[in-house]
Amino acid sequence: MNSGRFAISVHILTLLAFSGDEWTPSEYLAGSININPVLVRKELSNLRERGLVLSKEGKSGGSRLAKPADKLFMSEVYGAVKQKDLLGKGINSPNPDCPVGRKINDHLDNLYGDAEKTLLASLGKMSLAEFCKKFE
Amino acid sequence: MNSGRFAISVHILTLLAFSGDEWTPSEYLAGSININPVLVRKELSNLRERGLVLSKEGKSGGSRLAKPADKLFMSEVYGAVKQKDLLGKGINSPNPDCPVGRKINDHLDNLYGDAEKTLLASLGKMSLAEFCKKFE
DNA sequence: TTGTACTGTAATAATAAAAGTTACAGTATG
DNA sequence: CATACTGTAACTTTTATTATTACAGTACAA
Repeated sequence: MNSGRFAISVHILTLLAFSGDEWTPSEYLAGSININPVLVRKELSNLRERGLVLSKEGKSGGSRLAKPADKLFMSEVYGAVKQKDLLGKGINSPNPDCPVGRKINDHLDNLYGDAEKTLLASLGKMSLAEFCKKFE
Repeated sequence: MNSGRFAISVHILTLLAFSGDEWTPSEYLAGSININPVLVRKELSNLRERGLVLSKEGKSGGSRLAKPADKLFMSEVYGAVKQKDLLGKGINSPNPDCPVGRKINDHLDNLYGDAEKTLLASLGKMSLAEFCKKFE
């Protein structure tokens, strides 16, 4: 997975959760996270594809949650930002003449798959609403 | 965590497990993984610090497992290569004037900590010996 | 006692990935 | 039609990873 994207997405969603049904502009989000608004918009674009947020263009536009915060789970955020395998890539081009090299990536994939299932189960226990409560 | 290091370490340990009490040179390991021997030696150096392998210098030297493969668990390998947080860094410099920005990193840390505990529990179920059986 | 086959590690270069920036077209509101 | 937004492409900068070179140190074995 990509280093800071999970954190940025959670931060965005937390702010949107606190904004309720207001349309929050990306400049505002960028100000709290302290990163470039374009990065925020890229992340919003990704969250939108995953059905986690809605955006509205034009004046007085912005973004808001696409569903109530108690129906939105950290496992969904993980799924939205995940690109790489949890534990990193496998071996780039293992030696096919070696019995271990030949099969290592398949076995690593299984291991990673199992680990990820466990992780998703753990993240699935925390809703955005619950996460937001911690700020009170 | 660092992208391919977990895979490289598991690959190394698997090869060493198959070599039993032979001292295996890093050139041989590098050949199966198909990476530079210096990288292998760096990884070995790290695994050695963690007490997972032993190395012997000089002619007919090399490395071997520091303990039986059925006493060595994937959670130890994870611990050995882990540098970054599982889900990436927190937010670099969140805005301290925003109630969310001010506390987001603490709350993310907790979330990451819980997720990691779960992951370690999952990886702790797989011993190196068990992993090696898959190659037979 | 010397050549050889290793390890260990520093320094550096090459490559790739992530983050930040600029620029600008498009859209809704008032 | 001016304004305040989004959306996205293109580019630059920064940082992380991977690879390479170089060489000192160690143990074995003839």
